[in-house]
Amino acid sequence: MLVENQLKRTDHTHLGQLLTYASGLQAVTIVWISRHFTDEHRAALDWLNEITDDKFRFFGLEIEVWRIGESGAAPKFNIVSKPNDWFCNVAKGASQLRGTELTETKKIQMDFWTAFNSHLDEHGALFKFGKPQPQYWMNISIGRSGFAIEAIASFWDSVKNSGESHELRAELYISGINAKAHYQALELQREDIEKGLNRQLTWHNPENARACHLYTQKAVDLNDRGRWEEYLSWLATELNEFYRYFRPIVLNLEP
DNA sequence: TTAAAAGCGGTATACCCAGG
DNA sequence: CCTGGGTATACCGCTTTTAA
Repeated sequence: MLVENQLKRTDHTHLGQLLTYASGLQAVTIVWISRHFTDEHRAALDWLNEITDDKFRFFGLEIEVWRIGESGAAPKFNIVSKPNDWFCNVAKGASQLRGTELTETKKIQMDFWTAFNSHLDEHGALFKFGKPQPQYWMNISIGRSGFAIEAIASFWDSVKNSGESHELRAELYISGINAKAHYQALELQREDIEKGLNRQLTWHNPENARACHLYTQKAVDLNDRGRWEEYLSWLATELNEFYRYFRPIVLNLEP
């Protein structure tokens, strides 16, 4: 990064110096500070930003000196030129920054899915598992839009309807425009499905939501990391079974 | 060009805690 | 003890990216 200071108005000499510095470099951020930018120099910076990729970034800053009350003089910078994607990237950077300030819950969720990923690597799985997110669920694609296998590690126990205990769930998640119809088609085969999967399922079809779920659930304590291995193993087994069993059913289901 | 997968962001709701 | 306002998060669905 190069900062060029100029106390007077911008002139060709300084512009020339900037270009000389920049030439031959693979990437550089150049900040040109001056009391006043002439229109042609501002336009020159705009043009440089336009014709170069995001490895070259040119900023033009006009400096003003402010004094508020009896306080000392403070500089104020006005941006007269910047790279086109600057605000975009700043916004992205800010959101990434926010992302690093995770709450305790989100940290645990992140850790859990990361651990789950390693577990799958070690033991193998039928399905692909996505990038760990700081959230209580993870989607696993099953091969048809509107359907997914969902892994859930939640601080909310949906059976007890309280936050006192936590839960793991393996779900077949049905969403999309035909969700209700698909759900009903599956519900007709309920006995066969529970027999084929060798599990009792919870059939969840809330009236005011478009999506439906069928799942198995296990009450756990996510804060007890000593038992995570057991949890990961349970969840992996359930998800593998769900994937293996439901994939052909879902793919063959009528539209 | 399309469907599927992955990722993103908004919203409703439960929870917590301060103040009456 | 009750209320209500702020906050964390569960949940939902949309948008973007990827792959066939």
